[in-house]
Amino acid sequence: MGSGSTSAMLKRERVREHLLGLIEAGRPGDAIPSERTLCAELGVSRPTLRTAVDELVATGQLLREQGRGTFVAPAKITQELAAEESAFAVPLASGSWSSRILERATIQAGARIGRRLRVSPAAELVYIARLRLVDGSPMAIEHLHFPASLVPDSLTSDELEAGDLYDHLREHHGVAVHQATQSIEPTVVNETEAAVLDVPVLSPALLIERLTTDTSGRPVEYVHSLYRGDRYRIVSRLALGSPGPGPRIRSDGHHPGIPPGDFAHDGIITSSTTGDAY
Amino acid sequence: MGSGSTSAMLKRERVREHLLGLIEAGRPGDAIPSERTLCAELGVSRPTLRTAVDELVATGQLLREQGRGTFVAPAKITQELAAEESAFAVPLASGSWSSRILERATIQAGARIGRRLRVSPAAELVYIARLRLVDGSPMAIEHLHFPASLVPDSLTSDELEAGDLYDHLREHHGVAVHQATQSIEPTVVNETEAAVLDVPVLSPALLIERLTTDTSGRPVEYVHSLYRGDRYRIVSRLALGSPGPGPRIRSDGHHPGIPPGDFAHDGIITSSTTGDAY
DNA sequence: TAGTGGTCTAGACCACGAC
DNA sequence: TCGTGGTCTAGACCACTAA
Repeated sequence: MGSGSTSAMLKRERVREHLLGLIEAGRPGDAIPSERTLCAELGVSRPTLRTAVDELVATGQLLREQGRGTFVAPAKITQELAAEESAFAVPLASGSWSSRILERATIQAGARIGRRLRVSPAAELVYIARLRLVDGSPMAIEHLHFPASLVPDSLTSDELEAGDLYDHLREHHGVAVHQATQSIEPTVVNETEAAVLDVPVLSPALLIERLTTDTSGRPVEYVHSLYRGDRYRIVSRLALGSPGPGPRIRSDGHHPGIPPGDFAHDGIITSSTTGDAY
Repeated sequence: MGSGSTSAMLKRERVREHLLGLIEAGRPGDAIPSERTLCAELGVSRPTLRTAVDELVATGQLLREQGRGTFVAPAKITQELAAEESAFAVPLASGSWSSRILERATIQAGARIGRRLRVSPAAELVYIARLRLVDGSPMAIEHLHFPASLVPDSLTSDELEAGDLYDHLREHHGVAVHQATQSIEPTVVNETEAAVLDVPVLSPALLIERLTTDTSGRPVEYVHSLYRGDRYRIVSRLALGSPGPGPRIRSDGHHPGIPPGDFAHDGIITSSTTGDAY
């Protein structure tokens, strides 16, 4: 019965695909059909339809308003920032990392990624998706994007692992990486990501994006990663009070970042630990 | 019908309370009763019971195994750290912050918080819960904890807002705050938090914990905050490549933190900015 | 085989918003 | 009043695990 295209295709996955189509098609603020209408169209019950909508609401792609309807969520706007002018040293490990290539392809940049890498949407990119593991179990999914011109076929999986991509760029293309801009935000995993990371759907995760540029400011790498929230944590130590040496920036009276305003937190990050749940 | 204690008490909230009790009582790895058994005990249908379990699974407090049962989740173990040895400067704002006191009380430290503040579980603490708003809409919930001895009654709401708590500590108690240890991890909001922050249940959020100590290393403040994931993002700029001035730490061959190992990312954060969603 | 979680249904009633 | 989302039910069938 039904229509199951591939093998195991849950109904709510089909529903999710359909909803994503509606989201793509619509503009922010547009209403999508009512739940009951969608149920009829897709041939599923309301609870099933609703679990699919739940996921998209949790990931911020849809917005529900009781008595009014369900709408395509407006683009993220009000995000605030937390880190500024810091000397953020490198992370330390406490496990053995490895990785597994999930996919490797030459793709077109497309609008979103093309904009970030500042290339034409039609530009060719080398795309690599890989699973990062710590002590053998999944820690993160990384999606790497490079302009194809910089990374021909010489970029083997071995090289990726060895970590000499930057050396390669410098020696063969005269490109010296210079800096990177990185953002970190919380999110929840979808069905696909959950399966790869081996966690339940809607589990918390950290979405980390990084854009690396060379000395001339040209983007050379765009990385989008998803870290398991139950295995990853950012810990930092902040120097407070005594305006000693080091950057003691304070723009105005408030510090929205850490715990805004109050307290004289001319903060400084660092990392942490913690125990059980709250 | 039913038993609704206070006013609006959803069934799944009652179920959640019951499950939390089981979790508290049990030890990690212990099985809890089967879903069907719990349904009978609590007088709810299985879908209702399951949505409550879903929430606790998403927050990492329960663990389901098909065909076997549902278990109390083991304590978080394998967390890795990301930032270390940094001079992370203070955040900048881009909105006007305000706050609203949700609760203020003198409480006993209890096991978990007592351990963090290094006081007896019976020690008295001043506890303050407040809602932080940006441009009038909710951004975060903060739970502040101070040893009562350091913060008598002189700590008014005004003082909290003005941000001169640290001055107060120095002038009246000879306590000079020195540093803080902070951790950031992704999580999802529960029903209660969702209501206060005005976001859907299971929405992503950042859980930030901070322990502040004075110059003698004694803890003076423990703060537990929950930031809305759709309004908060941590952005930073990393200096790469050229081993110029500044800390250029590199423990061994791998950098598990930022994008582990590979690439020669002797990272170094710095400022901020940000883009849109992915 | 029996018990567990995983998925789904068809319908009910409530609360809220717009008309 | 009507349509929307919000909650809940009672029961079905499947997939997996263990005995």
